[in-house]
Amino acid sequence: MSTRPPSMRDVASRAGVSLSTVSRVMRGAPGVAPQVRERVRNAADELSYVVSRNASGLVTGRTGRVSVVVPYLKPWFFGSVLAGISEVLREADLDMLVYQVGDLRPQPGWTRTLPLRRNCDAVITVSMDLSEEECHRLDDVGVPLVLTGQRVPGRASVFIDDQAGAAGATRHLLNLGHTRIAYIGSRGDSWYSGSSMNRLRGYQAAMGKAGLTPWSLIKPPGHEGGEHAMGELLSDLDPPTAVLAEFDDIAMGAHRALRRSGIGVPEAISLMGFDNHEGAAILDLTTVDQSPADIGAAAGRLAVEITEGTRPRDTHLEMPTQIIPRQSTSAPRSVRGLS
Amino acid sequence: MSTRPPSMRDVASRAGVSLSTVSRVMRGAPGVAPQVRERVRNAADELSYVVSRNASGLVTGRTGRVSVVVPYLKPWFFGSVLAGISEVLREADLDMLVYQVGDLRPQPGWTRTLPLRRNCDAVITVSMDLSEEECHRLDDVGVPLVLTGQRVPGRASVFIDDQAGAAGATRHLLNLGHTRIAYIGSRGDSWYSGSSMNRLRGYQAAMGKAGLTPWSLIKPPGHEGGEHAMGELLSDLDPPTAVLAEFDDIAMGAHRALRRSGIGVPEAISLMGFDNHEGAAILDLTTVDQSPADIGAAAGRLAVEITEGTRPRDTHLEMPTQIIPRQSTSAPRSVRGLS
DNA sequence: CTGTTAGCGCCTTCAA
DNA sequence: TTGAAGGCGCTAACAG
Repeated sequence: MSTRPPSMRDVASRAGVSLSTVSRVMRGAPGVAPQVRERVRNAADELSYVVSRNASGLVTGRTGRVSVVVPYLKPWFFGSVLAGISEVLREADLDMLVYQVGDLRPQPGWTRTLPLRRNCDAVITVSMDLSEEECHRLDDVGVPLVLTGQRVPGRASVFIDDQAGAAGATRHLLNLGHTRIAYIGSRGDSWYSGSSMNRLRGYQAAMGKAGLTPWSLIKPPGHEGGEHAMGELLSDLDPPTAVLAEFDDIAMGAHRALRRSGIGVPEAISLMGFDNHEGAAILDLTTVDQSPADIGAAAGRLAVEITEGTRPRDTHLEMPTQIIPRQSTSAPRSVRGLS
Repeated sequence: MSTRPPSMRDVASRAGVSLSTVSRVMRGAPGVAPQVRERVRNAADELSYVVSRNASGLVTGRTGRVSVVVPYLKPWFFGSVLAGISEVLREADLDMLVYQVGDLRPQPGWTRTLPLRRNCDAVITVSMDLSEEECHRLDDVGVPLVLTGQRVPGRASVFIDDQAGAAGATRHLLNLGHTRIAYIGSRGDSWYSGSSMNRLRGYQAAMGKAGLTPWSLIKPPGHEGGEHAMGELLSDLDPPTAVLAEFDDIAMGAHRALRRSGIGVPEAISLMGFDNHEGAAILDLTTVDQSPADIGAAAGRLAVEITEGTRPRDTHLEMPTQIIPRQSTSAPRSVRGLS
């Protein structure tokens, strides 16, 4: 059972050539006669031999692996990002290591618990909202770093303009004729994430420019937060006619509260999310699309270029967002009556 | 920039000991004086040295890595399974390689394109529905295999009893008083997946036992399928009073069709899914829970045990399923009227 | 308890 | 175009 798998030596003797020749063939290096090349290929196939990345990496100093660090693996968003990264890496013949650090994040030394050094050629962080210090710690492992979900000057990073996206969403509601537009945002236990802050700012800015007073509720993340917030809004003396949620999960919770209260969407209240969660399509929820797979692919490409030594010309990639209009938003009743 | 990272030699000379001693300390091997151990630890810390898995693996024959093979990365299900696997592997100090093979699956030799051999200690497949032949091909790479999402006699595998789950779901609807219960299933381009088949069978069996005629529609997977199927059902002369979907995505599509048609759930039609998708909670959809994270954790544990040489006592793990009653199912109107 | 030695499988010189 | 020799960083025997 546990007999050692075939090594290059086995292939060499089977093909009747030397180790170096097999090595050259397997790497696709030039300087081997076509016939010999063929013979070696066959021998390798028959033994179903593959090169040990371990051993080759030992010599070349490259591991052929890229680490992806995510806070959590369950939310749909991360799966999509990983899918994008995965495809790019496969094409570049790199393997993808995945580390979920969510629970150990609070520990100050979490970066050291990852066996990154010497075990991968690059690190991609996904929406980790890294502090300056954390970035430095990761730098210390001596592996190139690509960030996603946050914009950090001077570092390879892929991100969206959350502020512009939220402002655009707000304008969409303004354009429909709404003036009483509430915003439901989120805050973790101890801090705002950068993207939370930026989306809130975008909403506030758009409202301000329209001469309206922002009206925002901040809740713990998740759809429960949306549900509670919507409850509060519905108990207001003069409830909003439109609600923008920081992300779709929140919007979906709000949607549930409305459904349970028998309040029509968008007849009574327009509802808009952010992210284009797959559930948003099912709820016919108007939202802002950021395509995570594209973000992943872009980050993957950066990582590949960096590991291959070709300095990418632009290491700062701002990805576009796009409003997806669906049936959860419409003009407010008053305006509709007039038109 | 690209100066070689510190090696064991650097640590050894800094601590004033030999390579073996450093090795022993780093591995936690016994036989080192506490003082010396401490001294080595410090030296390693100061250099922020970590052992190269590459090099140690070359000697031990173990890589410290487990490969996880998934068809796709985007669907929520796989993220949850990965989360479960990830935690278990981290505790065992193993790294997780992830391969998404969806698109290249049709090619007969896809198993060979994965650089599995010599690059990991075990392979976990997630809902890959492997054929006997594919299993053999993977065996050929000489790495222990753990399957999830399918029951294969004689192989380490983690699975749920789809048939029993679907039968239970059907009985739930029967118990509520429904008799006209339709089933919406899915089929890929060319074949049923094993779990699709089993769920359909479970439904059919439960209906048969109740003396009722099964009524099933088979569509392409995804929520569109559910939407179309529901359209068909609604255009029937005598529509069903309850619908069971093979999985939540389908149910969510059906739910959307009902919502758009203004048909009350569960007032007019009860709707039930399978999987406990997070969207199911938002739609208040009654469903059958299979907890993917637990499946992943169980598979991860099997993989760890196998790589560590401890033959697990049971390599065949059937995970429980559980009905989650929510507001999308109730007694049919006729029965309700009587009670 | 500690150090020395000989590889693990491969790539990279260099020589033929 | 091919082969032989040396070493990548580490562990596993052994010897002290």
